[in-house]
Amino acid sequence: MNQKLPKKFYLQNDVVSLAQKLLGKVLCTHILGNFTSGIITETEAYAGMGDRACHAYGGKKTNRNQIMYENGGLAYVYLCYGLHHLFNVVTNQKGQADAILIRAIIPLDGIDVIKQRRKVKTKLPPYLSGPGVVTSALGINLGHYGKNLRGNEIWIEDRKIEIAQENIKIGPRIGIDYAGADAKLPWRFVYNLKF
DNA sequence: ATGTCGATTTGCT
DNA sequence: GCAAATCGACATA
Repeated sequence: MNQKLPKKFYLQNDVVSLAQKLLGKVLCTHILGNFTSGIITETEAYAGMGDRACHAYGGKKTNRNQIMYENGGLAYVYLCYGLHHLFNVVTNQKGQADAILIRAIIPLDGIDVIKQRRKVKTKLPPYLSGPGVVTSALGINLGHYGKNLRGNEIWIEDRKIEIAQENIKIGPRIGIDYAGADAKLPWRFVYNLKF
């Protein structure tokens, strides 16, 4: 059961198809004694230095994004708009700055903890949408920057959840109008949920 | 050294 | 429907 994704998975070089493969995988965190997890339902691919929407576009390297240049399988957490933590999965080999942004999940384990973190009084929404929401629900923060995704604080499991091709919606990425033509690339993958 | 803007969410008018 | 919140990266001087 509960199989962590192998290192090999993260080292693949096709970040776009990897982003699609992450749909249906389970993102888990074990933080301060609280275990929470959720099925990944929305991802966006950021294709390193060749992608204008990527932080590493043109080979840019800063303290913030340097982790993207490392080997795949690490967590790239960063602060956006000064208040939201966005969680990314670093992929590809060292020297390549590819990453996948996790935008939405369906809560699985630790619902009570998630409710508390999200300050929900009664019922939790069936799924959590929005990159900042995902991190707050799972308790991800800047302390997870650069963490190995096969460690015991944060990792991704393959629970063999089947995703039908026809339930995957593909479209342009969000909030990156500044990226010009690259903003139109169909690199956003949404698992169309219908329960 | 200072100013603008961003891979956004939330709450109020 | 719109504006506030708020920090790091990057451009300008």
